[in-house]
Amino acid sequence: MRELFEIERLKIRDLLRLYVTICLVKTFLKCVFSLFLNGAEKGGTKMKPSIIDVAKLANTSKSTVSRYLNGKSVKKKTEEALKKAIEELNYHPNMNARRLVLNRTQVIGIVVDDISNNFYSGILKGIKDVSDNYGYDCVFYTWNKTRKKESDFINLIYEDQVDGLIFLSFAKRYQTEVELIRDAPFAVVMLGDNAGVEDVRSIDVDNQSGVVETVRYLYRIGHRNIAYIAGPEAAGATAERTNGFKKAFEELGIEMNPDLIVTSDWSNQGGYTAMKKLLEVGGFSAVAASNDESALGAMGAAHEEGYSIPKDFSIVGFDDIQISSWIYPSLTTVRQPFTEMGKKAAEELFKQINGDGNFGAFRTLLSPKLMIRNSCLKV
Amino acid sequence: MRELFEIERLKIRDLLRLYVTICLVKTFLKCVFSLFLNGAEKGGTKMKPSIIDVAKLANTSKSTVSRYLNGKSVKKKTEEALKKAIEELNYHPNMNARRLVLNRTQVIGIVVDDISNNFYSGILKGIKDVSDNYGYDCVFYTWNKTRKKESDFINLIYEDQVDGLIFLSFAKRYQTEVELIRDAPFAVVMLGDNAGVEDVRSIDVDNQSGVVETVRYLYRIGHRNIAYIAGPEAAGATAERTNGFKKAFEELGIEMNPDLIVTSDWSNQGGYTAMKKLLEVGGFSAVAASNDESALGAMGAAHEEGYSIPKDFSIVGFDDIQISSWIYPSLTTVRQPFTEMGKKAAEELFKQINGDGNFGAFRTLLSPKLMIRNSCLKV
DNA sequence: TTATTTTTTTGGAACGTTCCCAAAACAAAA
DNA sequence: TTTTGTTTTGGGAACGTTCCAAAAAAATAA
Repeated sequence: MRELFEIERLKIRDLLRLYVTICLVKTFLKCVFSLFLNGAEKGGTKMKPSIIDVAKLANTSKSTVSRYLNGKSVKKKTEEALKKAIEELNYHPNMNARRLVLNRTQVIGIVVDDISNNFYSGILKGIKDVSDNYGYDCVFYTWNKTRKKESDFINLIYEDQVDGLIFLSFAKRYQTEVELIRDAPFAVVMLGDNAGVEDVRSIDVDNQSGVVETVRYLYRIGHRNIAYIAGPEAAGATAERTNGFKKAFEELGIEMNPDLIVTSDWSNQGGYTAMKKLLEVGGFSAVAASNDESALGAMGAAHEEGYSIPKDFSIVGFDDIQISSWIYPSLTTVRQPFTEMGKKAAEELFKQINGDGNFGAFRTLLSPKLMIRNSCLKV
Repeated sequence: MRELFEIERLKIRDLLRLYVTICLVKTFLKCVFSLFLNGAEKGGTKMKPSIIDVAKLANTSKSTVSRYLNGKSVKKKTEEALKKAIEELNYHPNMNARRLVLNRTQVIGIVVDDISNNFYSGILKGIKDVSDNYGYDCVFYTWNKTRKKESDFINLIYEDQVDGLIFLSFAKRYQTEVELIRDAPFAVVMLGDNAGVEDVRSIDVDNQSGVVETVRYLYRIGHRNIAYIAGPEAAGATAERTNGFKKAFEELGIEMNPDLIVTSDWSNQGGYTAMKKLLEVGGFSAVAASNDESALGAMGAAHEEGYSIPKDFSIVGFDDIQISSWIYPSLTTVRQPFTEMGKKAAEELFKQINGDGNFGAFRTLLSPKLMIRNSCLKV
């Protein structure tokens, strides 16, 4: 045992020599080991095959495989060998490598505030139709712990995860958010509210004309005392819709009773509360709600108070969400042209993606349409 | 001019010499040009900065930048320089390069049949909660022109676009699809229907016990003649729910009238038609619908025929979609534990992602809960 | 001070594609 | 046959990261 401890008396030179020896042995072992490992991995089933594996199996080069995969012409014989090799290896190209070198993802992102919002079905159909045509995938993102505001999603572009973004929101938007998004030097389109920011790249429904039509309709079937359930003050659409309400009254030359305008928050509960308030005030025969959800809430409140819709009150909504036609009585409401809006947004986005990098501002308003159902009665 | 045409008489050797000269000139020009271009691009604003640009500006190496970005320790001084450089260049890491080398995306994909399905809100909340904890992004995919079946999305894994997939569907599923997904050698969880395929990696609500509870409740409040609106035959949940209906009758020892069981398709229109049929048959005081949408349709039909709910008929649904509590009368229904289902699914998925590659089968059923509202009356 | 240990930094290889360009193969014409 | 023109192929650089081993710097002990 004694001799072992002699190491303490070694000179630096000896240590150095030892070190070099150890290094050599280590390198050697690693070499052998990695060779062995490599063989095992290639032989095993875990490794995903790369384009080079395909090339080897088909007895050609990676360039040729790449060309074949991208639809360029290769000789018949090569093509067959490649087909077989790809099949055999169950090869799938690695999108990350592809995107890295192309500097393009062929993906657009759609940012939604609540994925199961009732509006989205139609909008997404519109977007998908267009992006299908351009050969783009579209994926959806929502808020989470790290992405809490709309502008947080801009990073998806900076990080090369998507080529462009469509921001979808029909709840209230914040001005600073909208400005940040507007100024992003990348392909971006907003759908819905503009939070009062002008010249943002956005699409929306013509809120004002929708409400104007509602009031005109109610007037036409005899209503003169019309209550209005407004949306949350922070939402840009609220001002537009309320303006429509006022404008229609002016246009028709009838008096507006300010007590019959109550502010709400677009929720079912909010509509319910608003209607209760209105019933206390009284003196109206029709209610125009600024969205369907609150219209439903209002109907609930009326029912609860023993009134019957449309016998006692006519009610009109805004949006035309799916259930509006399911309930009893079915809700007369202003339909937003969702599919068209989605299409328009996607087309604008692709214009930016494929364009010259000139991200000019615009705000396009599409026309809504009044859907007449059974929640209103002639007086 | 004549001399120009003398070229025709040149020898091969001369041509060769010319060729070499041209090549040389070309190479030279390219060299100069690319140098110029490079400078211009770096100087311009278009180029996204890379980790190397940051390193240069901060007077350090790319490795150090990488280490800093990944939260490893760097010296105070270096850190400050890096912070400044990153800020100044507005640097964002390229995710594709990162994913390429890590062979991991830190993203899970959620495949939904209709993004705005009423169920999804709660489920997605559950999934998001869990994936947030694991530091994963979650993105949503839907059908499109190139991805038409659920199994088409498996490529997202092969192509390294996501680390795992959750398939969400409450419409009918196809057996072959389910089998393909089940056998995928990657992290996959299905939520909802299993199309009768056993031992698939899936989560669902306990459909049978939900309907059993419904019938028990109706029995408890005095109903003996209960009609049933069944779902589409192809859906696995249909059989389970219908079994529940039958089982409850056996258990309670009351007679079941087969004429009071009608098949529908879970749609609003389907529920409407089913109810009309039932009203023709008659002889029941309550209706158990196998989902909320058709329950609403049934209510519409009853209303249309001049009946009042719940005075004339008690109606119960299944799912507890949002609107069920909005309408009048509010719908008594079986609530699916959506958030819990989402959580469970995500947890299983991460177990697979972080696990040992052992993709064992399971089918977990979570318990539903009867939500008693106003669409039923004691008799 | 010098020797040793610990912390921090660095250059280069790797990841799996695409693209460029020279080389090769083939086809057609002389 | 040789020459010319066309199609197809293959080698190597590039894309922007991470990771590793080795080097350098800093901190500590002697």
